[in-house]
Amino acid sequence: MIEGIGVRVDVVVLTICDGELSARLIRREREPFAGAWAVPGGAVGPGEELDEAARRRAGLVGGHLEQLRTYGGPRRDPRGRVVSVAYLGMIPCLTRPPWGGWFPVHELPPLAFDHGVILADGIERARAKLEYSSLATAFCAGPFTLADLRHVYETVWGVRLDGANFRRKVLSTPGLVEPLRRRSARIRGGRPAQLYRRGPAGQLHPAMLRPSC
Amino acid sequence: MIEGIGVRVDVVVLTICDGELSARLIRREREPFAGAWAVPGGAVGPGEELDEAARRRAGLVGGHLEQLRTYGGPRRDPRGRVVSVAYLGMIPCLTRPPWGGWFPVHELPPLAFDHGVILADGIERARAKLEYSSLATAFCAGPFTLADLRHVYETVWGVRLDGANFRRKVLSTPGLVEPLRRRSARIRGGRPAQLYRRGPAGQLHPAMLRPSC
DNA sequence: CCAAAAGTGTTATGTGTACACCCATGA
DNA sequence: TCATGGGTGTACACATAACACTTTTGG
Repeated sequence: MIEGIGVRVDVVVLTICDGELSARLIRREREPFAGAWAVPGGAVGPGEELDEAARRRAGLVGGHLEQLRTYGGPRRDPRGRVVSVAYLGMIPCLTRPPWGGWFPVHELPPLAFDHGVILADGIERARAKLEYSSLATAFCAGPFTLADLRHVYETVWGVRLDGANFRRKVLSTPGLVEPLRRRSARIRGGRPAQLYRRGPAGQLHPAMLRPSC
Repeated sequence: MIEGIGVRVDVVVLTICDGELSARLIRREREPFAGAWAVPGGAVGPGEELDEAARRRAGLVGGHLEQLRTYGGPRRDPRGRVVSVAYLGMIPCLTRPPWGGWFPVHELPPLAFDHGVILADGIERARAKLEYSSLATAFCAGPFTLADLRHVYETVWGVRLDGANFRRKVLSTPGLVEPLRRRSARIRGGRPAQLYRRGPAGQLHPAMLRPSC
C-alpha cells in the first residue's frame, strides 16, 4: 500500500486587506523554487486529519476552512511524486497585515510549482460560494453593517451592487444575519447604520447572483 | 517526502438502470471487509494522473468524470494511513447492467471503509450539479427526447416535473441541446417526439431549480 | 373513435433591477 | 445647511408554476 507518493496540504488563505481581496503567500527558502513565492502548506503528519494539517500548516486558528481540490499530476514536483490536498481558508478583514506576505489577487507574483493554478481555483471557488452560501460573513470581524457585508461582495466579485436591493436580499434570507441593539459609529458623516452579526444559516435560497452572469 | 501514506482513487459511478438512479459496487475479495461491497478503486500507479487512475480503476472508458473530494482520516483503513481521492463518474442509461454490481441508491448494501459516506457525497454532488450544469445529458446515450432528459431529472431528484415548463426551460437555454432532423419512434402510442443531442453549453443560466427547495 | 404523449398558449405569482426619494448624522 | 451614507417605496422586466388546450401518433 506504500507507494512512495508524498501527501501534502496546501492552503489558499484569503482575506480583504484595505479593500483588496488578498492571498497569503510565503517565500520558499529551499530548492526547488528557492526564493519564489508559494501558498502555505506542508506534509501531513502521521495520525493527523487533513483538515488539522491544513490549519497547522497555514497557521489558521479560527476562520473558515474547506477542502478545495486535490492536485496530483506526476510532474508537479521535480523531487518526486507528490499529491497535494488543497484547502481554501478565509479570515476576517484586516486593516494591516499581521505579518508579511499578503498580496492583492490582482498583483500576484509568479508562484512555485502549480500554486498559481491552485490559487486561481481557490479564488474562483470563493467567488462562486458567495453566491449560494453565507460565507461572505467569514470576511467580517465582529459586528458589521450591511454596507460592510456589501463591500465584501463588491471586493471579491469586483462589481458594484445596489445598496437597496442588497439590503432587501440579505434581510429576506432567514438566518443569514441577526440585528444587534447597537448602531455603528459614523466616520465621515451620514446616518449611523444598524449593526448585525452572523446568523445560523449556511446556504442562501435563493442565491445572490453575480451581476456579470 | 515519503511518509508511508498510501494514495488511492475511489470512484462513485452512477447511471440510470430501469428508471432508478444506481451506483456500481464491487465485492471485496480480500481483508479487510472481505465479502463486503465497495466502490471501485485502487492504488494510483507511478507516473499516472489521478484522473487516469480513476478511469482505469473504474473501467470507465467514456462518460463524465470529475473529482469529488479527498478522504484522508487517519483511521479510514485498518491496515494503515490511506488517503483516497474520490471521483464521480456518470454513464448513459442502461436497460440492463453490463455486468453485475448495479444497486439502486435506495437499496444500497452496507459498504466497506467510509465508502458509504463517499457514495452519499457523490449522489448529492450529482443532484446538485443537475441544477446548474448540463450534466443531465451525460446520462443519455445518443439522441434523446426532451421527455428522456426530463426523466433523468425526475429520477435523480425523485420528483415530478411539468413537461411544458421543462421544455421551455431547456429550449430557452442556448447551447444546451441541439435538435436533430429525426423524430423518435413511438412505443405505446402518442405523438413522436423531436430528437436532440448534447449542445456545447456546460453551465445553465439561470439554473434549473429543484422543486423541493 | 379513443388513449397517450408531444407540444403551445395563457395567466397568476414571485424575484431581480433600476432608480426616485426620505431619514439621520457630522461638520 | 449641506454632504454623506442609511434606509424605504415603487415600477418594470423577467422567470416560474399551474393548467387548459391543440397536435400527432398507435390501436
